[in-house]
Amino acid sequence: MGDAELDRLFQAFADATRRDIMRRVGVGEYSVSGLSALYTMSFAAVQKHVAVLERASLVTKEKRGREQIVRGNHEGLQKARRLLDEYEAIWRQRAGRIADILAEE
Amino acid sequence: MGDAELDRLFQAFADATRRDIMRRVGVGEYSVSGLSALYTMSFAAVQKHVAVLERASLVTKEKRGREQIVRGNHEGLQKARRLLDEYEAIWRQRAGRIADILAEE
DNA sequence: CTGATCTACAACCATTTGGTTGTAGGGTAT
DNA sequence: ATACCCTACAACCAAATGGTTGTAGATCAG
Repeated sequence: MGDAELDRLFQAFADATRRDIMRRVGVGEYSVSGLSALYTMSFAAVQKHVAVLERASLVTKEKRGREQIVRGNHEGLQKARRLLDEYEAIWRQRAGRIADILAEE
Repeated sequence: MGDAELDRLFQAFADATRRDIMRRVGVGEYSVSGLSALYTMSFAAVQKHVAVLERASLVTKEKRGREQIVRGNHEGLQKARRLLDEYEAIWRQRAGRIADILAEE
């Protein structure tokens, strides 16, 4: 996975409104204006947040009549999780090495 | 975990240089200038990246002589991972409900 | 057809971000 | 003592971010 892709992924998570949107679309079905109704900010602001999530491949939009339905995208989530798992693995390896060193004494 | 805390956490991951630093300090021991030597950018720029990681509690600094040793902080990582796990759980719940609905037919 | 609703997008604004250079202070070594 | 590293921090700059308002195109209801 490219750097730019990961930048977009984590950048997308770095905002409370967007994290909330991710929770919502994980549970139910929301149009952009349906989401917009949940927050005090303008419709356009919510639209931009959805666009950020979309560019990060965390969400897809599907046109239904005049509405645009926002759906969570599992793959995006998994990519982010996999990266953090990788860091965890590095950490555990190191912890293992330290344990080995201590054991040698 | 507060919104601001999560903002800082994911924001910290949203930069390739900082992700690289996280990998490095997971494996070995680096001073700020030791890290700085790895990148083409200025020392001050690397210093700022480390500061961002520090504010996100992903890294700690420890003074040793005139150097400042940068160490990865396991807790920060785990917090980020836990949040993504939460989203995963929401997603799986929903996938389960969909499966249930399909099974009912 | 008309009016209301949903969306897209542009233009604008303030703040933050990622980078630079420069200055200054604390630690080390000769 | 003095010269050399390592770090901290300020000031500055360009670009991105998160928000706004306004305009315009589809689509639906009456």
